[in-house]
Formats: sequence, C-alpha cells, structure tokens
Amino acid sequence: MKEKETAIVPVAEAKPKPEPRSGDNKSYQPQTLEKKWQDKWEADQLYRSVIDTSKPKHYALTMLPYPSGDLHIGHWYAMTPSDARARYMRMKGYNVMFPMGFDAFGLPAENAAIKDGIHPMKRTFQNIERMRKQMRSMGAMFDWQREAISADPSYYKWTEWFFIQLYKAGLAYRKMSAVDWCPNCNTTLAREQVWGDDRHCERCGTPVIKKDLDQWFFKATKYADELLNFDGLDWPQTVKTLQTNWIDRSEGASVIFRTEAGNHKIEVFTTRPDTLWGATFMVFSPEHPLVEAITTPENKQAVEEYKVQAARQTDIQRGAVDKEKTGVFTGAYAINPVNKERIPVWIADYVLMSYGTGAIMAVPAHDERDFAFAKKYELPIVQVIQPEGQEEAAVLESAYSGAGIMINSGPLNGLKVTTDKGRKNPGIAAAINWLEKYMIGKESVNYRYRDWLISRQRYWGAPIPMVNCEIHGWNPVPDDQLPVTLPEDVEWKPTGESPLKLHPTWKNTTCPVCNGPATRETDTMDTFMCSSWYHLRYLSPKYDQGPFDEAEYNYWMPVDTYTGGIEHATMHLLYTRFFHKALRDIGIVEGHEPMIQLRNQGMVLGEDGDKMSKSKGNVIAPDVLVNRYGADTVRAYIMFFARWEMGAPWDSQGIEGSARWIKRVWTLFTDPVPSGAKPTTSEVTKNLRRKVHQTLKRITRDFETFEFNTVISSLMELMNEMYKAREAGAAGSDEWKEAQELYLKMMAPVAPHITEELWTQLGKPYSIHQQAWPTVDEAAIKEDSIELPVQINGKIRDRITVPAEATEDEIKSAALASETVKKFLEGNEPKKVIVAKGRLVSIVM
RNA sequence: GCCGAAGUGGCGGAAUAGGCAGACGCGCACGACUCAAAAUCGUGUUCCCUACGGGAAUGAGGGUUCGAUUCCCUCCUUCGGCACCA
Repeated sequence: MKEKETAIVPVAEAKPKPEPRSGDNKSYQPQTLEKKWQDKWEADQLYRSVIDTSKPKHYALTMLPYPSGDLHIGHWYAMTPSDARARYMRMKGYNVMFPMGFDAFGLPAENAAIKDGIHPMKRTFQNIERMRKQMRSMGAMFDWQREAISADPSYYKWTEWFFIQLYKAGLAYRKMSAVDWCPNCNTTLAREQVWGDDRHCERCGTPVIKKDLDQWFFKATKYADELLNFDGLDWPQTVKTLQTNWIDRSEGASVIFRTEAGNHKIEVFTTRPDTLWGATFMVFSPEHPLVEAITTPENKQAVEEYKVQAARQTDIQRGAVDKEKTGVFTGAYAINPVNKERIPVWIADYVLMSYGTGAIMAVPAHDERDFAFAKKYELPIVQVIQPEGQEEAAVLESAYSGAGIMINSGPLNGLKVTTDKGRKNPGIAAAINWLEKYMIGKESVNYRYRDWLISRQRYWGAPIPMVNCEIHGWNPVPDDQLPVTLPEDVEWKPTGESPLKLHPTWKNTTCPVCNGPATRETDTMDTFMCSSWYHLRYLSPKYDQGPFDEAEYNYWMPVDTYTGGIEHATMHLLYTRFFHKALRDIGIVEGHEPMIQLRNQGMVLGEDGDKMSKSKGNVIAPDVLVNRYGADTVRAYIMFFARWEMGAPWDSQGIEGSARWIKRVWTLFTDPVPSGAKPTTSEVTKNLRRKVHQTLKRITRDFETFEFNTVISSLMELMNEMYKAREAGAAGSDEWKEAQELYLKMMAPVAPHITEELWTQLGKPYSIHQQAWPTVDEAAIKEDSIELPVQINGKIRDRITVPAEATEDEIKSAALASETVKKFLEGNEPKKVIVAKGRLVSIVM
C-alpha cells in the first residue's frame, strides 16, 4: 500500500515479462577490488588527519582492543559502524580523526608466558602485527600514523609520569588494607573488577579471596560528587545510571558516641539521624580496631572466637542476605549522646568494615537488620517514629521504616518524618541541626565508591615509578630517569609475587633524595591506568616532550563521539573520567569531561544464542567471512542484522541477504541498460527523484542517531526502486544520473570499497570519500496527491486519493462522498469527522 | 529486595509528533532459466474463518482517546547492574 504512493513504476504499467538479468556477477570480485583501493588509500594517505583550522573538527574514538591475537567478529561489530559514522561525519564537512591502537599490557600474555616461556613483549607485538593486518581488511578510515601502543616504552614512560603527577598532587597513596585477590591471576584487583554474586574475577571468572597487602591507591573518591554530575554529556542513560548506582551516594549524619569505660570515641554514619533516640545498642564490625580495647576480660574469649570465625568466612558467606544474624557482646557499653542512655556494644559480621566507619548505631525499631538482631539477642526495642494514625506505640512486629511523627525523642518529639532522604526530610534536618548545635555530630555524605586500587603483582604492566629508601621512605623516580623500563630477563612463575620482585638486580636502585641504596616498587599498574589516557596519546604518539602535543590537544580534544561496550560502564568509563578530572586539577588538561558523546554497541552472540567462546565452538571468524564475501558485505551485514545498541545472535544465512544486496548494486551500476526498456516518462523520473531524496533524508537522520540497520534497509529499498525505474526507461535521464551519484555517496560510509570503484567507473573524481554529503531537496520530496485511509469507528474501510494541498474541508467532503463510506453510514449523519492531515480520516458514527 | 533495559510473524527487525502494524532482510513455498543443480530472476508468505469478504493480533489485563506498538496504571517473562551499604 505504501508502495502505491512511492512506487516509481505505476502499478498498471508494470512490465509483464521482466528482462532476465545477468546474475552471476562474475565481474564483482571484492577480494581484488578491496585490496586495490586499500592500497591506494594508504599510498595517498587518504585518512591522514591533520590539524586544519578551516574546518570543524570531529574526534571519533572507538575503544581500543587488547591484542589477543585474532580479530573477533565483536571487534568488527564495534569498529565498522563507528567507522561508517566517522566517514559520514567526514562527508558532512568535519575534519575527522579516527585513530586506533592497542591496550597491550595485561595478564593473558604473561599467563601464556608462564606456560610456554614466550616473552609477553614478543607475543604481544606479534599479535599486534597480525591484528593490524586484519584490521586493514575492514577498510576503515583509521589514521595509522596516530597508532599508540600502551606497552611501548615511549607510551608507558608517560603512564609512569602521570602516576608521579597524581602522587605529587596528593592523589596517590599507599595503604595496607584487605584487598581482593584473584588466586588464578595471582594479583590484586580493583573492586570494579570483581563481579557477580560469587565475587569472581572479571577476567578469568575465579572467585576472589581477601588479602592484607600494602598497595597503591588513587583518591578517586575525592571526585565522587563530581563524577555524579553528567551535565553536558550526551551519554546513554543506562551508563549514567550504572555509574550513579556504583558510586551510590547516601546522605545522612556522622555522630560521635563514646564508650562508658575509657571514653573511646566511636564515629558512626547513619542515614537516619532522626531515629537516634531509638538507638538501643551499637554493633561493630569484627575487624573494627577498637574491639580489642573495649572488650571486657570475661567476654574476651567469645569475642576472639567470633572474630576468627568471621575472618574464616568468605565475603560471599558473610554477604548472604538471608543468613541468620550472629554476633557477640563485647561486655562494653557506650553512651547514646542524645539521651545519655547506656547501650551495649556488640560485634556482628553484618556490619562491614568496608562501608562507613565499620560501626553502627542500631535502631531496631526502624531498621530491619537491627530488628532481627535485637529479637534474636533480646535487646531493647524503642519506637521513635509513630506512623500517622497509630494511637499508641504498639508492640512492633517488624521494623517500621515509613513516615510518621517523632516520639520518645526528647526535644524533637512531635516533628514530622517523611520518606525523603537527607535534609529534604524535616525530621532528619531537625536532627542534624540539633546534632550540630550540641557538637555531637554533623551532616555527612557516604559513598559506596572506593578509591582505585592500582597495584598489580605482575610483570606485564607499566612499572609504578616509586623508590623506597629506609631513611626517606617512598619517593618518585626523577623525571630524567623515566621510563622505568621492564627488564627482559625474568623468570615466569605463578608465585603471587611480581616477577620483578624475584629479579636479582632490577629492584636495586638509589634513593632520589640521598643517593643511598634503595629499592624500586616491584608492582605494576592496573592496565586501566594505561587506557585512561590513550585518547591523549593518539593526539601525538611520537611526541617526547610530554604525554601529548598541546597544539594537537587544543585542536582535537575533547573526544566528540566515543563508542564501545557497556561492560566498561563502571570500569574504564569511570576511571577515564576520574583521570581527566585529576589531570584538570593538576593543570595538564582542560575541560571537565574527556568524552562528550558516548554510544554503546551491543554484543554479537553465537548462532546458538550463547556468548561466543572457543570452548563452546560458536565463534564466528571475520577473516573467513571477508575471504568469502568481501569486507563491504561483512560491514553491511554487521550494520544491518541487529539494532546496533542491542546486538543479536549471528545468523550465517542472513549474511547472504547483504551479499545479494552488494552484488545487486554492482549489477545495477555495471550492467548495460535492459534492451526492452521503454522510453521514460516524467512521472517515472519524478517518482525516482522523490524516492532518492526521501531516502537521503531518512539516511541522514539515521546516521545522526546511530541507526545503521535502517540506513541499510533504506538503501535496499531505493535499489529496488531503481531497478524498477530502470525497467521503466529512466536510465539515461538526469534524474537517473543524480540517483546513481547520490546512491553511491549514501552507501560510501557503509561500503567504502565498492562505492569507490563504482564512483570511478562513473567517471567521477577520486575519491568518493572526499565528497560532500548531499543535501535534501525538500521540494522533490513533496507528493502531488496523497492516499488517505478512511476509518469508520476505528476500522479502515476505504482509501481516498486527494491532492496534497487539499484543505481539511475538501478532505472531509471527499471522504464522505466515497461510496464505501456511504454504505457504512447507511444514511446516518456521522457524529464526528476527524481529519489528520496527511495521515487519515476518522469518522465516528 | 532495589535500580535499569527489553518483550512486535518461523527468525533478525521496521513503524517522524498518538494516525495505514509487520518496511527491509533471512527462511519457506511456488514459478522462470537449466538435462539437472547451484547461482540468478519473478510471485507469494502474521494468524483464524464456509476466503466474495470478514474477524483477531505488537508479553497479559485495565485506563485515557475518534484512534495506542507509541501515553498512564497493575501484572508476567527475559536480560543487565547493585545488594546485611547502616
């Protein structure tokens, strides 16, 4: 039906016997054709991006790969639509930079070395060589002169330098703490790298354990509030939500309690200071440093036993939500500072040392966990919030966390409490004011977000450029000694210590302060440190006066469009934002955010719908597809077969459709005009031109919004119409020539090789990729007459054809004049006639 | 439990601003070409009905509206994140 409006060939005139077409397409040989153009583009440096102040710049960035050895279909899925978008932006008139590099440090190469002894450096650079070649087969517009490799000393020199800048700015510190340790990777992990209910390693899936270690941290929490601010960022809401939940800001108050004996200060954080008068006991985490000091002699044994038992349990066991609460009385009492009540101090493993202060005030009447604990150990429960409508304090069946009126709360009795958080809640606001007035507490904010643990007990990473001297402690390696390079002669052993520590001489050095003997830090940095600034290294990968050339920075930054997987929402994407803000405060970069627009692609699954993995044998190899179909077909299929941000299972048969499309485009442009074609009519050419410009409008919009699948389907539709128009004799007309030209331009970002070839064959000037994106001729899109469906009581009963310029009244009378409508009306007057201009007519009886 | 995303033919998916559901493609069926097959080309392809025509249908149920895949409410399913977070 829609075809009736847009068909180039009026239905009545459709040819009865279409000319058979030469379908073998022997002349389309992507393997030679693609190679030819790739070589030419490279020789001509067609994709070299240099500063050009006469044009607006566009920094398009796609997440750099780890050099695992083979390009995966997932890489194609991430990179080729990003490439198509970058190409589109280039045709739109932007000076586009689209760089590529390698996140080359990391565990897999070192783990492989432990197995076969091949040095990670050697393996990594061999892999890079191979992947670079595979990437070239995509025909992407990567500017290889901007390539950066994080494992290259000329790169990691600056990773080390950045560490020192953060250290000097007070943003890097060393701390002994219980950290997550992967027993398989033999290293510590940042909290973000521990996933799932069983708390497994993000890389290898092994459940992590806790270890007490001296480690380097970055003060990411200093930026917690700023990281929650996404102003000016065009990022997917899901990513912003994931980061917000990860940081998990909670507003409340910190309150100082004191022990009855010894007057020890105990700070607690609470989101419900309005319930302070109901705090009837305190609970410490078993690891809390004060536990030993306050425990009375008669409770000592029980407390020690409980601590041992808690320590033996894993985080998973401790974290099981439905686990029955356990705990032990320390024998000590604290004084509730608001009402001077004497309250017992317990230890229990439901209080975690890693959140807040490791100690809580327990308000059993209004907190479910405290309630369960109080019931079990028969501790007093005092209600301090009375629900609206409740007459007197009844015996509570469960903790009440809703709104109400404050009772049993001394000076604050009668105040209203809502379910709002923080100061928005009048009860909480009053409680905070009261605490601050009597100097026993203050408004406070807590985060789940932790400082970034960057130490890794591995060889294959950027060395942490710090030196430890017995007299002068930790000091950074002087700038003129950077980079601290990795020694080549190391032994590969899975010891849980960095191979650098086991190297006989590497760690020995001199103290930068006194020149006396000192030792190097033997841990290396988390590879996320390397990838936090790679977008800056692309600016000037060979620059040696600093991490980047400022002229390049000033022109290209910030990144305009960043594409990559959503799995990095709380890892790389958060690290790189923190890193940028830290550098900004140090004065190295400008602006508040490194990447303005972010778009996430989904995942390509195996044909069985499962995640692709070698062990499942469902991996799709892009090289095989490129050999068989050519890169243009693979690119087209990748953009066509799923919504990009969603992803979908691979379908090996589906790619045939894209292959057919590419071949049919080839045939359309290279076959002689069919002999049986009639002379054309102005109706045919006008309809063709309309379809061309409608398609251009649609495709332009879709490139803007990253809807690549409909870019392809629109191109397929237009091609089908062009075949029909050609049958109807349109070939040779000016409209046909325009259609050919626009078709190739629109298709160029998707299929760069075939379009370049056909463009050249049309006799157009090289290169199609330097052509301007066409503009829509709105006048050409306008229809002369339109067909409107006529609804009667919501059901479509007829269609009327009216001039496009018809007024509402004209449309109305045309609809009512229709025989079918008259039949349905049966002589009655319609109650109502609604004309939705250009859409339909709705008659209500 | 909390937060978020998504449910449309056999399949992937289309549907500017609330206005013709199923574009485009895969698959399938039939036909043309062929000795035959592949390739290619053409036609058809949501489901149901005594098929002229009619009815139902966008996870389920309800609401708003002349009109809902689209807006609102309740629920179900799948996926992702967080989770004894004080």
